[in-house]
Amino acid sequence: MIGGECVEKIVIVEDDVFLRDELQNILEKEGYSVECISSFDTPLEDIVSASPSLILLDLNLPKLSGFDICRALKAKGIGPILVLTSRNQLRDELHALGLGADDYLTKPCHPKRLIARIQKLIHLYANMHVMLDAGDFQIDEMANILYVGKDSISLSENEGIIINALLKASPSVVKKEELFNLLWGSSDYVDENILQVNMTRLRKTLDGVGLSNRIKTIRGIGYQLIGGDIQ
Amino acid sequence: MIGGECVEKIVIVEDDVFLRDELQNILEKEGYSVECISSFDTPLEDIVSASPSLILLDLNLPKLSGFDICRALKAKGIGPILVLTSRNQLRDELHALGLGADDYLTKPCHPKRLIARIQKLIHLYANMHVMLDAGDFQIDEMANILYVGKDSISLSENEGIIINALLKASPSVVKKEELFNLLWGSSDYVDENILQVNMTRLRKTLDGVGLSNRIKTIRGIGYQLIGGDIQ
DNA sequence: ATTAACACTTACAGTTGTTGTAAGGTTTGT
DNA sequence: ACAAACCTTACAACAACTGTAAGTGTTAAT
Repeated sequence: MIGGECVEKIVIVEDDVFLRDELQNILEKEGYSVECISSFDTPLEDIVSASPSLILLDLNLPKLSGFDICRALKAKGIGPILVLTSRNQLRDELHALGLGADDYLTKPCHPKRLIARIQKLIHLYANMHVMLDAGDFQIDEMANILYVGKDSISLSENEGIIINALLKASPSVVKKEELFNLLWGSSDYVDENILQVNMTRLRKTLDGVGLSNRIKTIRGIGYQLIGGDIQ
Repeated sequence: MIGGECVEKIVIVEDDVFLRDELQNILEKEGYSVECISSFDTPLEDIVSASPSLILLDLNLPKLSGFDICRALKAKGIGPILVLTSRNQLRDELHALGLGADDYLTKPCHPKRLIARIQKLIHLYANMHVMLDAGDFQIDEMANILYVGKDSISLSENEGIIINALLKASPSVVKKEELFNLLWGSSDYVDENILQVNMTRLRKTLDGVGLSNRIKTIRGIGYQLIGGDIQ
């Protein structure tokens, strides 16, 4: 093991069983926790729910294009993505990098090079702001800063929690109870209209930067972030 | 020009005049502002004062090792560093990446690949927390968070300004007037002991996370961050 | 149309964190 | 010993955030 103790989880998206096992072997020897995902099943959901520190992605998937996975993951702010492929054409590399891949290695690749690149990417991402993208605005989840155009405003804790939940679920509806749990899950009692108050406050804040009517009320169910159309 | 308007500045550290001109040509066509620095002169100071969006570094510098530059820049939190070199040995790549290089390309390198990698790195760094390193503690300058060991505490605005100024100047002394300017430069009048009060508060905060006696008073001059010995 | 459930808005007050002021104590160098 | 420089502490003002409360508006089913 080269790099001290690791508890980082790496997801391998690769259908070739032989290659997959070899990669898994290399990475586990290095101390990483490894999860293998096939392009059959439901790769996107599986990757998201694994919440890995890095995604090792093959481009030559029989079922689904690696490019599509790349694009989809990046839209959700998930990464880093290291593409490891036998396609050594420059145009593939440019395409993958353009879609959001963070590094591009061609097979055969020396294990040490692979490990070095993986470490690099994981370290880079550890120091990154996670930027959630809603199309016409972005949110720095960690710092609770909302960017819209050239402006940026800082959100309060509650505002951040709500908009993050809405954005991550978008375009799905977020149930009232979910928001209650996120915000006051540990409190024994809060006034029942507290969520409405906080929704009003968030809406007013969004209004202030030109983002009007972006939170829709689903009567009896919850709230939904609309517009921006990143999907 | 591939990637829209750019005003990013790239510093090329390369002594071979022919290669340098070629690179400069490619980058400027792409819309980047380019500054060339030779390893003769004072490369480190020149790079720092240029404050580039990216450093394009050759390893084969006759005067000074590219590795040394790499290490020195990273200690100061300056980056990203893209190494472009004719040394195509794996051990050189591993060494460079280990010292802090963010990408490693070997010549000859297709201009489009170079540009793609440059764009990638600049974009990554734009979303990064700038982490200032004092050896035994780190500071996220943007979010005003101080990391020491596994703990992290958030600093107040004033605390952040002071510790950042001290850290960036370290191990030099920061003059009282400089701090006054940073903190209350726009105010017409503040009490004369206000700086002392804020130094006390910062010291107490640092004490709270085990960082005692790290700010030395230079009587009549200013303050100095000591210990940590990163240099 | 009526009604009850649901949602929205506004004002108020408690809490917390930050900051400048003031007053008094301590250290330092000569 | 003495004065300048520095440190510490307490206090109050201020701003931001948040929950409560009360009243208003909206929706959908009867």
